[in-house]
Amino acid sequence: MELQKEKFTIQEVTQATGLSAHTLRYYERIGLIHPIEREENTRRRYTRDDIGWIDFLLKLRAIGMSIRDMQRYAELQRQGDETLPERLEMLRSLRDNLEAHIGELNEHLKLIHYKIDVYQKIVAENQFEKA
Amino acid sequence: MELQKEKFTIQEVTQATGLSAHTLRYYERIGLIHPIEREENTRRRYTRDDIGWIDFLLKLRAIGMSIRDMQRYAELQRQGDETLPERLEMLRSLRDNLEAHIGELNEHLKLIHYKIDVYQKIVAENQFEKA
DNA sequence: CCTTGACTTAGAGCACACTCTAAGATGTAA
DNA sequence: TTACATCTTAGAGTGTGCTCTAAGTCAAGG
Repeated sequence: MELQKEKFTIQEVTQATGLSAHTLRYYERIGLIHPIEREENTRRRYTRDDIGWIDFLLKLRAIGMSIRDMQRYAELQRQGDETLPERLEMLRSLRDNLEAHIGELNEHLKLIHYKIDVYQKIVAENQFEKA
Repeated sequence: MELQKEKFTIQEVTQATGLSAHTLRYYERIGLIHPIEREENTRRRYTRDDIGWIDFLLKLRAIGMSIRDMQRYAELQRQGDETLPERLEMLRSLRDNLEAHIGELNEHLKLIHYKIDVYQKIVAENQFEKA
């Protein structure tokens, strides 16, 4: 039953999330992360849930959500279950944008594949002529 | 045989590419676009090829290539065929990064789908209880 | 006890990719 | 010819998302 250590220092959270301590404090300051619980000595102690939330933020960031929209989402989350419909709406529009974006990237990927083929042939021919 | 007008003003290129005139001049200044041919009156006249190149730049930008890397690519392009192997190398690494990136986005998309499902059920249940 | 190092805050600074301004030249329509 | 739009340049300014600094507090190890 190893459930003792359920609180984490800012340093441990940098390890877990890849964010710098500066960035973690910045995210808290601008409301992306709720005010983290402090030890009596004023230092932050993160919970597992906090880390889970930060991981989710990182996913939102990776799919291109702006800080502004993440602030909005975080605010709704803090307001509780009555904001579920609005969050659902945000997630749906996020999904639609993301699907469109992935579609566009796949189109561009095809072009890159095509250009690689063409260049590869030219380079191969030059090799051949030299031989 | 309507092949007369093969040159385009900066305004026409803004229409064709979606870039502003400011941005077109900026791209030329920093070497993303080679120096565009001028009319005797000093004004730029773009060719169809120029527009094709700009479209390609926009695709590189859309898949997340930095200005710095695009400058490098443009420089190689201007140096001619002997830089083909290096450009090929850039395209290959671009392809690998892009495929990895699309993979990651698809993972995140799954999570969004999952969250939408969960939220949808909760919202539906609340509807039901009200009724 | 003292040094070292991690923590705190508010706010300044930075990299990126534009985006706009100022001041002046030139082209086009009435 | 006058008025107005559009072009030119060099360089300043902007928004985003961090990233770092300064000045100070606190706590543990030697």
